[in-house]
Amino acid sequence: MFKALADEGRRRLLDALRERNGQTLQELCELLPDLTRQGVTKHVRILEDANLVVTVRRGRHKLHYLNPVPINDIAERWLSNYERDKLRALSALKAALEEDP
Amino acid sequence: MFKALADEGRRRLLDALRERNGQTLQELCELLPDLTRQGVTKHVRILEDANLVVTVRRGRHKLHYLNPVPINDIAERWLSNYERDKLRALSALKAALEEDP
DNA sequence: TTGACAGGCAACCTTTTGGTTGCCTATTGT
DNA sequence: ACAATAGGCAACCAAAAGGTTGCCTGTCAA
Repeated sequence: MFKALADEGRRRLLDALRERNGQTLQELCELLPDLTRQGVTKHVRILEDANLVVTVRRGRHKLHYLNPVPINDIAERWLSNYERDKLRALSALKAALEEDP
Repeated sequence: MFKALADEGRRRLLDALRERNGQTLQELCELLPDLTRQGVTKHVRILEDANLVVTVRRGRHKLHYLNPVPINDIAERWLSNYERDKLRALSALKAALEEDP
């Protein structure tokens, strides 16, 4: 899941879906103009595998929807741990940097 | 920065530093017993480049400190965007999944 | 009904990543 | 003083990521 987010292009796709949900593959391709359609497909596939986007085939179109659940889980479960210890870590860091060499 | 977080080993290192700040490279090596020292060094290097850990050479030891600032920035600036639109995205997703095929 | 459009699948290539081995430097304890 | 400890640096190698091209299938519209 972090791996899925670790690419600027994929983050762009997510941002676009956040702005307008349910876009087709063609539309997503316009966001990444340097890539071929198949290249975009691969990125989309990674986002699907990470369960960050959910797709629906509607006729000859494939619609892409943002799934906000896992990204929110990460934010709550993982990042909040760091938030919790932020002050302690900061003071230790400060002390180490200021300590007499 | 997401790239730096996109590896289980590196997350383990961060977790360990969150638990006890200021560990040496040797100590970090014990956390990743399958890797050689140089392997661990490379991971540490990536965390340093992402500004997630700060190191101090003290004598012949290299002490590693967690820098909680950037990870917190990410949480606030990036993830909160998704949190903000969570309900809207969820309802669109739900509607798309339930729509008549 | 047939041509154009939206997309899927597989093979292939190149670059990056993740790891190793080998050797070098600096600090410390005895 | 010197051996052991802590770490750095560079070359090298295998595996994975990121792309591409080529071709195939299904759907819609004229």
